Amino acid sequence: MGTPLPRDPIADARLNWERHGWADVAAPMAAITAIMRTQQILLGRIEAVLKPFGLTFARYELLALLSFARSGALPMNKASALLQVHPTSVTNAVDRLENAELVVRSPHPTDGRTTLIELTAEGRALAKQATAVLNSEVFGRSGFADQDVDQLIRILGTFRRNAGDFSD
Amino acid sequence: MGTPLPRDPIADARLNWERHGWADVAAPMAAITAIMRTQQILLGRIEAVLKPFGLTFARYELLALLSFARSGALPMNKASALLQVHPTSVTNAVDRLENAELVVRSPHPTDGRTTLIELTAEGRALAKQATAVLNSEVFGRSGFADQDVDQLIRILGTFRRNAGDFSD
DNA sequence: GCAATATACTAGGACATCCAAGGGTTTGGA
DNA sequence: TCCAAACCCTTGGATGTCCTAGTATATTGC
Repeated sequence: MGTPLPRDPIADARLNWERHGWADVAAPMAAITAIMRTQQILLGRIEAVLKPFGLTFARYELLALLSFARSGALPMNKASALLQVHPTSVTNAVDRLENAELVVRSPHPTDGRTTLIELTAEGRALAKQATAVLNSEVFGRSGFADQDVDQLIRILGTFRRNAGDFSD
Repeated sequence: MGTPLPRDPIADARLNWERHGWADVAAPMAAITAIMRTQQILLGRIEAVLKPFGLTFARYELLALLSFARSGALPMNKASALLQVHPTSVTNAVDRLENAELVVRSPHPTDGRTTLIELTAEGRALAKQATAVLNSEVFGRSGFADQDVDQLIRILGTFRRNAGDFSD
């Protein structure tokens, strides 16, 4: 990333929107653009923390999900649904995690179509270590004020529900 | 994506964090995860709208940036800084936009190291059309309440400044 | 003036995401 | 019972992002 810019590029974009007669959507445009950029910053921090573990965020999320499953195993399609990513992305992640011997694929006992992803002891241990560092280095220093964290959870929770993520 | 889940997976993750003794960082974890997911949803909407134009979000952003430049041209490194992406990502986007004849590369008049990206008439027209549809279909129906848009801009603006995006 | 350093862009590679298609397994209705 | 429709996973391809190196051009400092 380099040096900070002298001006906020998103604020500038908003001004441009207003100047071009799109003032009615300038604010949501700025908010959405800010979300995109914030995600990029956060992902960068997370990936930097996970790199020493040989993990990416996608792979970490899968390990973490498995570590919370009672049996330490989940069907691929279940993982895809819970992580909200395309099934092929799960295939990709599992391929790499299996190569690293952090998970194993096993056949579903009753449904021949389904493949279970199972955490190995090594995978469980690594997930635990990575979570500890992520907690202290990223989530524990998010840079968001406590009340802003609550606001984000509320605002984005409503958004996600309206977008059809869950019906809760 | 498919059907809505019966429960909010991020709320579940937060409960898991609390149950495992990480209650102190459970809320920021949930907020950050929600930002990641929200970005994914928004990006999906944007890409769907841009697809008929033969554009991706990355290419659209570059076209839009150029269309706001006085001369309709910018050095590659300037575009990289303003869009906050790696220089190679700009190279990639310009390659494709140039193939589509929406921009052209031209040498910088005084600095031989620098390449200018210049909008073609076609590129300018397409950017205008794409922006109109994006405004009406995405930014105009963001699903965020007006006061929440303001909150997001404030919260994420502070975050980005603290992260070193700008010094404004 | 010239060498050392800094800056700009690109080539190649690793990853992740999605889509479209294909092959195997189950389910359900005729 | 049996075949069509539904479901699950994987392969192959297109994009985007970043990193590391390498080439070319400017700037700096001696």
